[in-house]
Amino acid sequence: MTAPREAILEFLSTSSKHMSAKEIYTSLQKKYPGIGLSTVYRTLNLLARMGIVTKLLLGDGQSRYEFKSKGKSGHHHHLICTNCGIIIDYREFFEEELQLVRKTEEKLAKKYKFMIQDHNIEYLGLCEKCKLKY
Amino acid sequence: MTAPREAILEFLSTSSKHMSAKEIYTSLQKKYPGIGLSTVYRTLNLLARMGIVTKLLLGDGQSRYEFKSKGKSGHHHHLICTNCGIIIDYREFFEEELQLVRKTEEKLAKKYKFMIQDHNIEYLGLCEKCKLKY
DNA sequence: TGCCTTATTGACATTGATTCTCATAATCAA
DNA sequence: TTGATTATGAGAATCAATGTCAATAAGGCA
Repeated sequence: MTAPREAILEFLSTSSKHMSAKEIYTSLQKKYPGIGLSTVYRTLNLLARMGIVTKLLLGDGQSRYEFKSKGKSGHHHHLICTNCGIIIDYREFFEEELQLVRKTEEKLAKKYKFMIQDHNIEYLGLCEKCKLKY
Repeated sequence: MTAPREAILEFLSTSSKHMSAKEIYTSLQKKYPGIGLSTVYRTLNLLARMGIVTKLLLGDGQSRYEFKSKGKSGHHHHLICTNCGIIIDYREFFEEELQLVRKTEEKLAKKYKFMIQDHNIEYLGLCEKCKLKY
């Protein structure tokens, strides 16, 4: 664990959600000037491979990252507005989801000899504001 | 409906799955020489906005597209290998999924005043071959 | 049918996120 | 420390995707 890595991890674990690499880079310049954009990308990929952060592909042309907090209270998925790109986290239906996911994982792991490590659920649509325009 | 648009739609509806824009462009050159890459991108975005094709973000640096076939038999989601990128379609648990999705949509649409139009579920992990290497 | 307005196309340039390169600097075990 | 290994930062390079624009096609209407 080096200084830049700690800075990035600390920033992600305390900041608001869904930050792009550029946003993280810019935000860190204030507190840790001199940190390079390459390092930000490298570290984010490293943390994602380690399962410490989640890399989100939300369709706005850049990857976004969020700290993966443990346990039921941290577990969530996303509503994504296809018009303006706003992201809403929701935490409902944890138990029902878990039930389906467990069942699915068990069956699919066997059938396809696939080792499932993670899952994503997302809902696409129009947010309150964008609904009015269409 | 113009000729290039029909060519792209026809190609997508009959081809195998998960094609990138470049792959579609290259494949079409044989049958419809002269078609432009911009037109491929424009048409794919158009078809995606119309809900005729699905735009997939699978983490390999490019968007992939698949024809959205109607009904229970066409409905599926994906297992994605985070090492080699292979994509497996699965069609299991349609009813269980539908039940959860309906419940979720109803609650979230109200709570967040969000108009849900579509949903994705994906499982990430290691495929049979890549499992052995790690 | 012919005319006119509007939308689409294809070639090319441009953008912009991400990765690569490489010389320098930091890390860590012995 | 010391030497080998790994990480860093600056800039260049890559490459998917979009923008530009003149030429072409489509479709409505008299």
